[in-house]
Amino acid sequence: MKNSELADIFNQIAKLLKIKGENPFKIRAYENIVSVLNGLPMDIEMVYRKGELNNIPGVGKAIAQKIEEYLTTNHLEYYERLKETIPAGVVELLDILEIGPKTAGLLYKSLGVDSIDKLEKATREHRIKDLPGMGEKTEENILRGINAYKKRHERILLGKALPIANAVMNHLSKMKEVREISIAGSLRRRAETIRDIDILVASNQSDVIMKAFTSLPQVTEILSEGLTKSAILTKDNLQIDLRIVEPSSYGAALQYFTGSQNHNIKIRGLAQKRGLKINEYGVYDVKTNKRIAGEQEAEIYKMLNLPHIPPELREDRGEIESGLVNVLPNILEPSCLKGDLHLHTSWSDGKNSILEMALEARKIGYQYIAITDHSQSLGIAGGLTAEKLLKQVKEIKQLNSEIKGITILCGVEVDIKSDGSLDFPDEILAELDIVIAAIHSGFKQKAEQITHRIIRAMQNKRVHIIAHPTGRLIGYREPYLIDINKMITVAADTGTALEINACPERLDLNDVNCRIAKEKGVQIAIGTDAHNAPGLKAIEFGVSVARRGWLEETDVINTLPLHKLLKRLRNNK
DNA sequence: GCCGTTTTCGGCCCGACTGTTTTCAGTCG
Repeated sequence: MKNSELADIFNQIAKLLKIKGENPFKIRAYENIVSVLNGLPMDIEMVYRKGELNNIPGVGKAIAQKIEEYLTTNHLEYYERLKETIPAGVVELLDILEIGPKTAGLLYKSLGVDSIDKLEKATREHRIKDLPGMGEKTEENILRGINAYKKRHERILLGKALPIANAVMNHLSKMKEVREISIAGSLRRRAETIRDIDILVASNQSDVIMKAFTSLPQVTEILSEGLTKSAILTKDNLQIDLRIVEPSSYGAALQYFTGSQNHNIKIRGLAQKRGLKINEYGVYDVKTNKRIAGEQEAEIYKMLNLPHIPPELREDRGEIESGLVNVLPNILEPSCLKGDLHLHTSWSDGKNSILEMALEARKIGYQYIAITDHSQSLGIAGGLTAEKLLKQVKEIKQLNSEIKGITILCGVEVDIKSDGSLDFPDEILAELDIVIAAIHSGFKQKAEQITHRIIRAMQNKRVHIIAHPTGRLIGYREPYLIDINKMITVAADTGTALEINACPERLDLNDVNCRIAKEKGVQIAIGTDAHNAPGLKAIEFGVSVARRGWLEETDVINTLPLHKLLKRLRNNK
């Protein structure tokens, strides 16, 4: 799919236009299309071929033409010409905190700064402080921004950010001055990666809380400090923002700080049309300037005739339009899950025994788990031979007769070999309750080859689930060049489920692809791929992806009670 | 550059903090 390629190009265009000082609303139109493309649950090329580009919100004449030009020629003249006017290094300056488009443009025009190296040199030589609007403090801040840039490893994983945020929350929530407290921002929306952590507090005594916040043990630097808003840097080089509002504004503030930005722009635009104004303190009647809501988040949506939209959906991906006509999905609740379908044990590369994993699962309240250790060709992970696997099946049957309150399914994560054949013959797979197939080698195959490989695996009637279908590791490894649409089509035809791998580094399928799969009628299996007992807890991240992908209970196979799941596994394929 | 139940032009979300300014621009979210 070219969706993300086009999104990247439009994002660069938006940045270039900003530095050039173009009309801000034109820039927003480009920024908007970036977000639309990133969240579009269909292939832009298909939309184009059907002649339906203009049906996409945010696509007008000019952008439709640019999309067409790129899809047909793999080239965008407007973008190429724009790039000639401003060096790529100047755009890169925007990645430094404190440097926005105006400063970047000024530095380039007046000092010829067109790279981060040159920026550092100019700062150290104190050539910046004499420019209009700049000063000594600005130089210090830029230098600090450069240091942070050098240390920064991209965005932080959801699974890493959440515990850090919870620790701060726990600390602050013990204070008697804190009336309400919540995570906000992209973390509350459970985005797969987070840039910084936002925390919101309701209180009448912000000074005491701010002081406690900025003197937390994990603070290495105070970036800004005010009565309503402060920002700190932690030891992990992670920024945490704290906002404090009066309890009467808590709901409005929570709505506002949860975002996303595009969601809020649309919400506020809707309010304007109704003669209302929304800010972080409440909803106001424009005529009387009287506050008419703000304490509860749900009130804000109610004022606009909207249901309370779950944070995971607030990406401006159609949730407002769906809400207005009352067709929002009833998205998956964590409590709907009856089991975990992807677990490893000490039989292969896991740390715990089958029994230990089962006991942990029973503690969570599951009805069942599937033990799915690796198959023989994955030698590095202690993959099981056919004999060992059959021995494991025997042990599981024995355990099932002894343990109460949970059922252990016999399974395997069978390797899909480079030609698409499986690592075990059908007669071995027939001995199992559940078969997950996955790719663990040959990631760099060409699109056609790797797509064919997965399709061949799905056509095997013994295969129930494809694990981590795109193979990406967030921030480390790009997805395979697999044709996702083809994979989803064949999954629908063969009744194969696709996995949401809940491991924070994977989250694969992602939210957008889940939504495409759902629309094509493909079911999803959520599995943690846990290699030890605590790993079972990662299921919450898989649920987040499902929620962000608009999935409902019926879209996810491990919401089925045991007997129905077994029936599906035996009959559907 | 997009958009339309005050439509084809004139709008486009809103506020906190900082640093440089004597009232505001830039940046961020």
